[in-house]
Amino acid sequence: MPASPLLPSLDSPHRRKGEQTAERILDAAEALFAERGYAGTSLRDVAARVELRIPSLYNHFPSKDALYAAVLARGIGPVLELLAGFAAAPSESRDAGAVIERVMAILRRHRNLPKLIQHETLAGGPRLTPMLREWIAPVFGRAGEMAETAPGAGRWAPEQLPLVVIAVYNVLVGFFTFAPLYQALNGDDLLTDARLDHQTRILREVVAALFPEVPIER
Amino acid sequence: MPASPLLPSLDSPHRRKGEQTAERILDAAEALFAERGYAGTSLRDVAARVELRIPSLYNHFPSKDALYAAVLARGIGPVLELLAGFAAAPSESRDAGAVIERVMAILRRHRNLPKLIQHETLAGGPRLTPMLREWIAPVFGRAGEMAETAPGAGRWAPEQLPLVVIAVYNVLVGFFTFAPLYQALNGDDLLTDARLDHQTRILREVVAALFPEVPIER
DNA sequence: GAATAGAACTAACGCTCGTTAGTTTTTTCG
DNA sequence: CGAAAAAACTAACGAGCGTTAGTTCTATTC
Repeated sequence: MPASPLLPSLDSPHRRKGEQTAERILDAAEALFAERGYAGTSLRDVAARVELRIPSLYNHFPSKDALYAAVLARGIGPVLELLAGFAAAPSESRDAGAVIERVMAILRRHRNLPKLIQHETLAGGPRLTPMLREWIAPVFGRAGEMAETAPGAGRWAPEQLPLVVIAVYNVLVGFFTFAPLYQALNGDDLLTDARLDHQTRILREVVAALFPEVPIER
Repeated sequence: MPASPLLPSLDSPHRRKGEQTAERILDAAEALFAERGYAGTSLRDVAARVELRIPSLYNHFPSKDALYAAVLARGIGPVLELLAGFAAAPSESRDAGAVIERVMAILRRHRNLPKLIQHETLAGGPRLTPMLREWIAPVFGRAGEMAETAPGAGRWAPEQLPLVVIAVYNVLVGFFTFAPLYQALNGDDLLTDARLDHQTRILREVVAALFPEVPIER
């Protein structure tokens, strides 16, 4: 595996032109897949958005399917790394509240991600499942231990804990995906910085209510 | 407006054949729209599922769009009625916990509904929004009053309350839509009766934690 | 600066899509 | 039963889809 010359950083202008184009394609495709789903997005739309002809896309991705997989991998990678780190950490240094805030921060920065994830979830996660298996497998392997040592272990039975975790996940992701509908209904934009701060604070309180051991810091 | 003869009940076998077919089409379309979304569902799939040729669908619905709208209206109507009733009730007889359990019961019976709603939400709710406006308008009209008299008014500021309601909504709907992915990951089916009872109970506890006034009954 | 590889292009393919026209069969009702 | 209406059918349409072949232009490298 040859090292690239002079180690050009990811956003360096010295990168090969092709890689820049590939990234622009990923950006466009991500926005469209998030907004309209896989079936609702055509390569024509993607090509138009990056101001290319359709066949040029095939110089960077071998198929629509592969493009979608690349979008998903790029988008979801950081979250999986974060969660894997959380799962691998020793019990006493596992701070659920902190992890939730960090996920929230990622979703704030990467606004396409929630819709992308939910579209994939609704499709049954055919591409997400293998990725989750690879990264999250350790979590299920240590599920028993984690259930006992997790925050809130005193309050929730081991059987209940996954359901509570799923609930928190849904609150986190659903807030972003529901926001546009909310805005269409009553005009309020929930995704402003101020509102997002608010939501983060509420999330903390809810998590605190669910896991009594997690201290509330403001 | 002529009354139908002998007032045939909705599931009576004496109904006109055409209406039966229309309902079978709605059933098939609902399942497919829920599973694959609007763009991912073709009229060919729908026709095949009801064992008809495609043009026959047009004897009952004028377009794919109209079929989708009919599916959505039929599916979401009962929930909107329930919520409208809740919103119209006087403050003192408004029991958030009870309404949540009744919504949960509807979703349990009508398994396509959560995915249908989330697909529509992800699409920005172009068809859901008008329906919600019509049924839910009173809620926003009395939003100020409700914020003051709602359960949990003591705990949550008026600004926070909508966010908390959205969170509960997401937990409710997201549980059903996330279940298939969860099953793909570790084999457990969350949608068995026993698990659903469990989830309902947890939901009660969570709501109790969020709205201290709502008593926990088991 | 010439050779080479990469990335853009034009043109067109086979297929599926939603929809329509026109015809035949089935159901409804006096 | 017989007429009329409803609902099924066959056939075909134009448009859009993902994808491929083949060509021209452009960036990379010695």
